[in-house]
Amino acid sequence: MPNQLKPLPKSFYNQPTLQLAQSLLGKLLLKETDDGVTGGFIVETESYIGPDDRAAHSFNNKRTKRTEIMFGEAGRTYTYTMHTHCLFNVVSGSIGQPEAVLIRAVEPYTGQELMEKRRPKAKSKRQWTNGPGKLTKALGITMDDYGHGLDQRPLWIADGKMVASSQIVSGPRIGIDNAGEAKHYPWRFWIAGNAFVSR
DNA sequence: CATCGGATGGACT
DNA sequence: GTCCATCCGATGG
Repeated sequence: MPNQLKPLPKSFYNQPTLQLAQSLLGKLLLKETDDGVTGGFIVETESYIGPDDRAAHSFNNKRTKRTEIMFGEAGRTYTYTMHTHCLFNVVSGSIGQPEAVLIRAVEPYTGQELMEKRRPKAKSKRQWTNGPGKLTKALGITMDDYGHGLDQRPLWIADGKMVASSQIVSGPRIGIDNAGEAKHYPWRFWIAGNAFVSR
């Protein structure tokens, strides 16, 4: 178990997006608010690789107020609203390359009482954080975090537990049926057998 | 302005 | 399995 919650350096994010999506598995995602610190181990991610990926918001280098942050440096926060939920992504790729990694699920680690309180409708602990909209609610991540650098509080990523490459599984991404060819790309990664993976 | 469509989650049949 | 809450960005007039 991690004995410190020190943010990973910016340099951690300078790796190809498909690789970063796997490196993020097992890392700790943390958020501090007035109510306290909550955090969980990342157990499921998805890559979105800008120009050629029809499923990405930045497909065709589409540059808008919403996607703007993805054109900037890696290691910042891309949040956006999906229906009634806020979804959290880590910006990746070099400057000018609009890429990101969506965090789809985490395993609760610290601040669990607070997480439970923030997820009153969940019927079990597993449901606190086993989906991209659920984990932001449990951790208190909101649209106010858009653009925040992940190498500092109040929203940061720290070293977590070791994940062997043999434990990492991949497959098609979720919820992008309308993305043509891209819907088959095996750009979703998760820790095999982990109970908090969304599906 | 009007309309439409989601990288979702929860309630319900 | 179905339905829909409720919001933002994108698009067209």
